Amino acid sequence: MATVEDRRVRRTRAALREALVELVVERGYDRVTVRDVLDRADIGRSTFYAHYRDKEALFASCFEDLRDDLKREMGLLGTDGRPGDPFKPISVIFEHAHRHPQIYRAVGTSHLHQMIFEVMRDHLCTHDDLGLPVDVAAEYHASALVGILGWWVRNNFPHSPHDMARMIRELTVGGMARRRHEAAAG
Amino acid sequence: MATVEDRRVRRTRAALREALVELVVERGYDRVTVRDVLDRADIGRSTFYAHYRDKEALFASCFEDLRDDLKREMGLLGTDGRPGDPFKPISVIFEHAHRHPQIYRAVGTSHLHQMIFEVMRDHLCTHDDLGLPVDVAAEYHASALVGILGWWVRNNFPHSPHDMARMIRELTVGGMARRRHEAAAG
DNA sequence: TCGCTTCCGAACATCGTGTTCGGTTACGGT
DNA sequence: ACCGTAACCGAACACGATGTTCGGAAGCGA
Repeated sequence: MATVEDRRVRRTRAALREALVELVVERGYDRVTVRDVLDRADIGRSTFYAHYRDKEALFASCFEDLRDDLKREMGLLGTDGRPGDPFKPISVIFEHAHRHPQIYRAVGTSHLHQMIFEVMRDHLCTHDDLGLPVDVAAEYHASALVGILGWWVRNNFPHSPHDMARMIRELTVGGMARRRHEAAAG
Repeated sequence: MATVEDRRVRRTRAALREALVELVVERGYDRVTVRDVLDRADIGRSTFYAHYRDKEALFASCFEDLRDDLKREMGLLGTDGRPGDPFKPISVIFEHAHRHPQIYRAVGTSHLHQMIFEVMRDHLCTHDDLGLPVDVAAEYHASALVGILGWWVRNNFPHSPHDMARMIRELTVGGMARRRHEAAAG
C-alpha cells in the first residue's frame, strides 16, 4: 500500500524533466548529454540512473505527462454522443500546444504523430468512408496536421490557435466534402 | 585542372556510401557506428576520416546524389513554359522513390521535407492565391506529401506510384478548388 | 618506369555511458 | 522528537565510440 510518493522523488524527477526540456529547447535533443542534464538539475549521476534507464526514457516520461493531459482534454469532447464539430479536436490540440510552448518546442513531432494518426483513423472510420484506403487518408491528414503544428510552434505561434484551426479546416474540408459529394452522386 | 577522379577515391566513397545505406536500412541511423560502416565496407579508419568529417557528412553525401537526380527530373517538367498538370511533380517524386527503394528507406524524411516545401511554395505562389498565408498552405501540403511518402516507403509500396499520385490528387484538389471557387465568387 | 596520391592500421587521447558501493541526508510514520 | 528506511551523493571504474596522427605499403595516371 504505497503512501504518497516521497517528496525527494518528486523533486528529483521534476528537476530532471525540467532540465532536459530546457536544454533540448536550447540545443536540440542530440546535443544534450546526460552530464548536461545532471549539471543543470544539480542531481548526482547515480541518482539519475536510479530513476531512468537513459536519456530517452527521461524524455519519454516528459511526453507522457503531456500526452495524458491532451488525451484527457480530447476525451471531454465525445462525452455527449453527438458528433459535434469534427474540427473541434484540432482546436483543442492547438490550444494545448499554445498553453505548453516549451515542451512542444522540445518534443519532436514523431511522438505526436503516432497519437494523432490513431485519433485520425478512428475519426475517419466512424464519420465517413472516402472511397480510398483509410490508412492513406489518415496518414495524409495526420502528417499535414502534425507538420503544420510543428511549423507553428517552431515559428513562435505567428497566428492564434483559432486562426490555425480555421485555416486547416479550409485546407482540409474541401477535399473531404468533394469526396462525399461524389460518393453520394455516383 | 583536375583530371578524372582517382579510381581509388571513387571505389572508397562508393563502398562507404553503400555500406552506410545498407546498415541504416537494417538497423536505423542511430544504431549504426562508424566502425560498423568500416567493417562492412572493408575500409581503414583513417581513410574514412580523410573523406568525410563524420557519419553525418557521409549520410548527407548519399542524399546529395539522390537530390540532384530528383531535381533534374523535376526540372524536365517545366521546360516548355506551359503550366501542365500541376500534379505531375507528385507522380515524379513517387516514381523516383519507387526506383530507389533502398535509399528512400534509409533517408529520413527531414531532408526531403525542406526540398519539397520549397517546391510547394514556389508552385503555390505562381499558380493561385488561396486567400491564406502561402507559408501555411505550403507547409501543410508539404507535410502531408512527405508524410504519406514516408508511409508508403515504410510499408513496402502497397500501391503503385500512379495510384498514390491519384489518391493524393483527390485528397488535395478538393481543398484548392473550393478556395478558388470562393475567391472567384466573393 | 616514376612520382605522387591514396590507403592502411595501429596507437593514442578524449568523451559519453551506465554501474557499483560505502557513506550521508532527509523523509514519513509513530 | 525519534527512528528505521529509503533516497541521494560522488568517486571510481569498465566499456565503447569518436576523431587524429604517422610511417610504411600499394595503386594510380602519365
